[in-house]
Amino acid sequence: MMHSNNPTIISMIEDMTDIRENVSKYIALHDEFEVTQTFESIESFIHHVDVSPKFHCDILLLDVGLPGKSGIEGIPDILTRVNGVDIIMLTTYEEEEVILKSICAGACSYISKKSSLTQIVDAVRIVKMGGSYMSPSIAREIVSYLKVEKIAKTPTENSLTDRQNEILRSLAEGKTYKMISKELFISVETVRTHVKKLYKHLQVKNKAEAISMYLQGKVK
Amino acid sequence: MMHSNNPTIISMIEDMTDIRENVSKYIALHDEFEVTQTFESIESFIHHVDVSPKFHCDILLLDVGLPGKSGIEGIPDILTRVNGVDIIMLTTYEEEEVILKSICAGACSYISKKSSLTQIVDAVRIVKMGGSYMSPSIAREIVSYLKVEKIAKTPTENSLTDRQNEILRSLAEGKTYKMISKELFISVETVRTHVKKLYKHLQVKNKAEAISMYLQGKVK
DNA sequence: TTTGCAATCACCCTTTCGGGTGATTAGACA
DNA sequence: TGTCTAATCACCCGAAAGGGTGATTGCAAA
Repeated sequence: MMHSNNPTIISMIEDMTDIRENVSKYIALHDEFEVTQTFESIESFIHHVDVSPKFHCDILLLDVGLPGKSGIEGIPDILTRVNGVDIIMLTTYEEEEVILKSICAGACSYISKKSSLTQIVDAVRIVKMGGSYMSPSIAREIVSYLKVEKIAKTPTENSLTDRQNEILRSLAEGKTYKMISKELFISVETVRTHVKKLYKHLQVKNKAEAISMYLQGKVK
Repeated sequence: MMHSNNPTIISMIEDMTDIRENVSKYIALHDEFEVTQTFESIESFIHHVDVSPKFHCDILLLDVGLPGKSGIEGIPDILTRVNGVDIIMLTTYEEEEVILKSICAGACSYISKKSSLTQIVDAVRIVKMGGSYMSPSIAREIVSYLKVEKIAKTPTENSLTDRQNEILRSLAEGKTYKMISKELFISVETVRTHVKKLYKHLQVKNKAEAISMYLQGKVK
């Protein structure tokens, strides 16, 4: 309607008036973007969305330190209401923990308010293209997080043999002993033997506990 | 010994001779780095480390597509042997799945072999400073991964009733129907009924699959 | 008010698990 | 060479799980 090739609709929740207006106006200078509306709190945003069924935005710039409900707390509410929105967090400092929480909550990127306006637009562009802006230190933070999640090396020396691991993996996929025996070309009895042994190694007494350990990365 | 302020020790595992030599020689041109030794396979690296107790490196450049044991498969072996090493994966293409797996396995960064030598050195420097080099597309990939892990919003509307959730949680803890029935002061038959219904909601056919969905955050 | 559904319980029957015991073979290691 | 262990297989037996059908109660929404 306004632009020939659908501009990306941007919205913003930020309580500091000057930042809200400066950033939104600067972004609006670019033809590829259209800043429809800005808000000063999660509550006012949510209210507006709830009374405007047709509301939509592609990218939402969201301040972390909002009065009332914080930006992070608001993410779930926003995601359930605005379909397909990409959230970029606006941070005052590069607070690593906050950013990690935001990302886990569903934000897809973040940018410091101290960044230049051109940098902010660059970040928005990256998100528009399906990417995610991330500084080296935050990237490392996230990488470490994934590592801790998955590995947790030799905590209680829960290492299984290759065969036992293979079978445990299959158990976690919901396969019965019979199915596993056919896949591995061995007898059901053999599968049972492996299962019994791996239960002893893991000090569990049934499939459910073994799968829980496996999926929580507490094995091998 | 060679440098006044401890150069960062770099090592490398790469089967392509030209890449191995070009990259290592270029890195070695910088005083801040010292490339001690390079290898052409995980096996030769592991062997060398095992027979040289004093071996150490700060940063290891690791090729993903190695003959024999792949780079990703080798990560756990490397991490258990070389204390505090930071692994940078060398990829031919920016294969998102591979990179994600590498990071979960314990790599802290990656860089395309097609990058310029200066870019590679930049990436190494970022890692040396405790950061992690990450392209926007990979960053987004990782962000999505974290999101799916934790949230998994209404993808197929896998929401259970409170009672069903309560029982599913108990199943994941390895409890039998009998135990659950006693804890909740209901009949075993009732527990069975709830289990049957939640299986249908989750479209699974046994405890193992239900627990897997639950632990992977794909429920509720 | 009727319809819908969550929660409760029961009975039938088959399959799957889990524990125990014991045996063979092949490779690793001392 | 003897020992050890992983991997393979077998049989017994009771407990647990899973599928189906059917029933009652009570609450909430249409």
